Parts: sequence; C-alpha cells; structure tokens
Amino acid sequence: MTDTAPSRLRGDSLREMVLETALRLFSERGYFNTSVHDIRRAAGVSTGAIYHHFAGKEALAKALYDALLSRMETAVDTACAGQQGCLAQGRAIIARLFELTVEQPRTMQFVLLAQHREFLPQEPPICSSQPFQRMRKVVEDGMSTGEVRSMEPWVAATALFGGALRMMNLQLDQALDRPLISYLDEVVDCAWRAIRA
Amino acid sequence: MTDTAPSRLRGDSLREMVLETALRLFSERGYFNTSVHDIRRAAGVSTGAIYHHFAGKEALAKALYDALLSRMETAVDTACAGQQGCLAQGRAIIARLFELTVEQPRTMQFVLLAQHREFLPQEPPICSSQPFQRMRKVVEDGMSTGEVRSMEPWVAATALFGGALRMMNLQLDQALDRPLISYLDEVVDCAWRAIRA
DNA sequence: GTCTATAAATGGATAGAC
DNA sequence: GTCTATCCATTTATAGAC
Repeated sequence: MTDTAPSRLRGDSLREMVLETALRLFSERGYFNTSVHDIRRAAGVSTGAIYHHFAGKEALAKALYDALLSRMETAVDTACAGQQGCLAQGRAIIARLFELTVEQPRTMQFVLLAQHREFLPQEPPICSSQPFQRMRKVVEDGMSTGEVRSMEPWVAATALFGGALRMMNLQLDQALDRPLISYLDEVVDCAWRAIRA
Repeated sequence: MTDTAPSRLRGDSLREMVLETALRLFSERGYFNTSVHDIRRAAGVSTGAIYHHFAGKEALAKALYDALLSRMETAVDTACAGQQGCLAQGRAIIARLFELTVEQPRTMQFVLLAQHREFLPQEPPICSSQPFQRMRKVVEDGMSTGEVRSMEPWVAATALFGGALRMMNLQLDQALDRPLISYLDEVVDCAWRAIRA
C-alpha cells in the first residue's frame, strides 16, 4: 500500500490487480466471454505484463481458482475451529458460507457455480476439494459420536448442507426477497431435523 | 423412420440429429469448447444445413435448452400427477429426477449445471423455470394442508429438494459408489424429516 | 518488468452452386 | 434443402523496444 494512486502498478500489486479484475469479469460474463484483452483494458495494464505474470489465460484462471478455493477452505476451517459437535460446526460453516456469499458474491459465483472443467480440464470436480471434504467429515464425526443417526455418509452430507447450498444459489441468482443471513436459523433447523439422532 | 441408413439426413430428422449432436458435445466439452464446425462434423451434415435450420449457434443452443427444459417439465408434472400430498409428490419428483439423471445424464448436465446466461444472455435463471416453480408449489401446498410445518417457503423448498439436487450433482460428477436410485429412500426420508409437521 | 505492435489460428457466419 | 468454399472478426500468444 505504498502507492495509493491508481496511476501505474508493478510487480506483485499488478499481479493482484490482474487477478481481481479477472475475477470480476469472469464472474460477470464468464470465462469464455472474457478475452485477455478485456482483462488488460479493465485492469489498466498491458498484454505483456499479463503474460509476464501468467503463462496464459488458462494459467491465470487456475491461479485465481486456487486462491479462491484456498480462501474458502480457510473460511470453513476457521468456522469449525471454535465449535464442538456436528450441529455447532455445521451451523458455523453454513453461517460463514452465507456471509461469504453476501460479502464476496463474485468469489462464490466463480468457485461454486462456474464449470471449471470447461476451462481447466485437469481440475478435479469441486465436490472433491478440501472445503467439501471438510464438510463431509463434520457429518461423519457427528455420526461417530451418535449425534447424527446412522446413515449413508453421502446422504447425510447432502442433507445437512444441500439446502444451504441451494439457498446460496438462489441468493446469487437474486431470487430471494430478504437478506440471506435472515434465513440462517430456519435453514439450520431444517438441516438438523433431517439428520439428528 | 422411413430411412434407417445413416447415409444422409434431411428436413426434420436432420434438425433432430443436429440437436442431439449439439447436446452431446455441449455436455461433454461445454458450449464454448464446441464450434459449429465440430457439430457439423460430428453430425455428418454441412454448415449450410445447420444455418438453414438455426439462425446461429446461440439460437441452436436456445432451441436445445427449450426442448430439454420442456422435457424436464413434463417429467416433473407427470411424476406429480398420480400422487396425493406433499410427501408422495415430492418423492415421485425426486425419484423421476434421479431416473432422468441416470438415463439422460447429458440432458441433466446441460439443464442443471450449465451456466446458460453465459451463452443465452436473455434467459432467466433456472430457478425461475417451470419445473422449479412446480417443485416449490408442491411444498407450499403441503404447508397449506398442514402436512408441512409452517415456515419460509424458500427454505422449505430447498430443504425438500436441496439434498436430492446435490446427490444428482454428485452422480453427474461420478462421485458416488452406488447407483443413484439406491439412495432414494434415505434421501426422501431426510428431506421429509426436515419439513414435516 | 512493462510496453506496443503484430503474428497465427480459430470461429461464427455468408455466398452461391446444385 | 443441402452442399462447398470462403470471408471477416476476434482471440491467444509472441517479438522486440524501452
């Protein structure tokens, strides 16, 4: 933050600006509707600068995806950290995800809704990523302690988080009348009724 | 069906072949990774024939989307038709959607997972489409009759169908070990516990 | 490390014969 | 109604100056 003027960026701050701009454009129009030239212009940098920091458009998207997935992973982990038990942890995760969806809709749009495999062919499906694994683990631990009734792990995980994820989806599609957070209690209540012992 | 030979198509059958081929390629590689030339070649027809039947690539995608959404609408409606009450109707819808996901994965991939607004800018979000409206109505009717406890309609709808939709997602990502249908009873059981009175 | 200018390829769409 | 051949715009990526 040594230079607050929007004049001209260099080094890491330029790299960051490119990533931020790419996220905005990707989430607004989609990856394929955004050209490198669009990013170049919106970020106020040159083509050469972009290709100096990233091997290409795909590598740029990969760097962005990794950064955002890591951010989401941190959010889920820290939400869990202070809580004991499946209900408390599940609620904390959903609450944090709801917050993220409102505060950083572009991030959630890009991480949750975009079809990454269309432009990152090597990428595994999002359901096998760390945050989602963590969420499933919360449910499985709850089953071990008897807090959650015994059932198929996949079904339990989708029952606990499926409704919340759909609500986030609706928020991103601007289908909800009220603020997303205001639905939290009812969403968690439903989810818990579904799987509690 | 007058001509069974794969020799050369014309008229409506050519149009159908183009739509089928486009669905296969769109769902496999995505809309933007599929060129008109790819469709032309895979369908064994000429560029001119495609542009005779469709105003362009986007119009082709729109025709396909409309046809598939209509198919899904029929599926949801007929599944409901024979059933009485929210539980029976909800179960029938989920069962039918599970079947569709297994029998026509490409259809569900394209209808449920693709980000249509990236290539069909005028299209409303999928959550406002007929099948989804129908699903919400089932829940709201259940609330009217007292079968479902009184709660926020959006929350009730996502609680009833959110888990099932996530399971379909997992199936399409090939994350499940067992056949999707085998999870049906447990999925419906969870969903119903979430919202029943 | 950042810039401008340009190369090379691809893609959507059209023209006109049959 | 279907075909082949081709146009033109766009896009990713590179070259080379500063």
